[in-house]
Amino acid sequence: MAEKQRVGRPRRSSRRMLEEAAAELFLEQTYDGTTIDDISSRAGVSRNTFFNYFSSKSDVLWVDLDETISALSRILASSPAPDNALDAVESTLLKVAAEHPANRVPWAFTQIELMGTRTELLSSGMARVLAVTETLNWYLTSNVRADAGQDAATAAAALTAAAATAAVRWANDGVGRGPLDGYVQAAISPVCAGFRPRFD
Amino acid sequence: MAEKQRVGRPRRSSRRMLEEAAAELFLEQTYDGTTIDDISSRAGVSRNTFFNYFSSKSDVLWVDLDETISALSRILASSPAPDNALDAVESTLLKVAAEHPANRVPWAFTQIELMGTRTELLSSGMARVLAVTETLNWYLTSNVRADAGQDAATAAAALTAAAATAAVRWANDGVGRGPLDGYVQAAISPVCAGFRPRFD
DNA sequence: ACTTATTACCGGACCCCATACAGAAACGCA
DNA sequence: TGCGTTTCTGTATGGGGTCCGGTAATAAGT
Repeated sequence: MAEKQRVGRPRRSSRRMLEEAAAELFLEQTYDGTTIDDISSRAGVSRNTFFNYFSSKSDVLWVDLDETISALSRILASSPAPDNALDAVESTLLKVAAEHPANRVPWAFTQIELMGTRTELLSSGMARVLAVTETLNWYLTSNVRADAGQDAATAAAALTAAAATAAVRWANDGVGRGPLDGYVQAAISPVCAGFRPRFD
Repeated sequence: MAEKQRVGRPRRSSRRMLEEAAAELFLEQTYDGTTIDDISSRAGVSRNTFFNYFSSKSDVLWVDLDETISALSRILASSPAPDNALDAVESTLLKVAAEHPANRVPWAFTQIELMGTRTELLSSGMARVLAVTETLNWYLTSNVRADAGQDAATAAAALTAAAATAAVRWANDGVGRGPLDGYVQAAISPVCAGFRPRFD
């Protein structure tokens, strides 16, 4: 993971440098008002180097969330067959939410009001929603009776939507907010209740 | 609605013309392989005229769904205060789904496999998901006890996700599929069951 | 009939994201 | 010293989306 690279030209830049340069500029001139040229030149690298670390401009908006999402995937992928798949998903979501750093709010949420065209923001968010949905769907379908596949896909989508709503509310509640997992708990529990009869 | 325009230069083109030109080209060279120049020149109009009818290239992918979505908004906006807001939403979703033309599958679904980069497709889909969610959320929050606002937003998101999953499955089931409202019914009923206790 | 308001259409320019490619720079290693 | 590997840069290209000035075609007012 944090493996020191052993051959080739050493990196002069880093993902963090670009992220921080971008963060400063987003605060100064909003996301839309900031070009990739701005970010890379403030970070002291070429424009192309930006694309060595991020595959798109909007990826910068989601760095924090992406780490939590990949944690979710890792945990689910390496967990043994559970008694009840739905309960396992619920507790895993809560665990991951609880471990999300309290002060790391994705830029996507904090900048949502300032953005001229919101379409790019929404669009990049869709990729994250889809990623979580596919993860949950994969886990549910592979740990549930074969005839419940339909319900698994639906439950995965509904759970993701509920959790995403919770995350948005959590972000909007500002510095006085409680921990994220409380929000997620309240949001997904009725969904779990609704689908539980389907997975028995 | 179908109001004949009364002033100004009459239209020489139409949304339908562009939509059909685009549909042909999508079949011939896929969505990614088709530029807006291609579409507009086949339709015999200028590139700018395309943007008079569609605000983005990806809008063409969703014409059918967008009509159904706006029908949903219209019905909910003009419906009187119901006994139970959640039941009203459920039956309205089913009604709108039942009225969706059986053979009109959005291009977004039929072309999903052929697309090189799926990000644009996902992104434009997010806008539709958000539109439905906001419509449902608005209706629920304005027809429910004031202290249930949190649950209303969550329920709106979960219902939208479930309905969207149903629509995707319906589209993928091909020509032998049954009516859309059957799919939607199966998908949203557990979600409604889960949230019903919250709205009593 | 002449003017005006209004709408549709066109051409061209511009900005920016994203990708591709070739080559240079900076290291380890033989 | 030369070679392989990796990072970084410059340049070019394509395409989406916006903007603006100008023109064409109609209805309405005088």
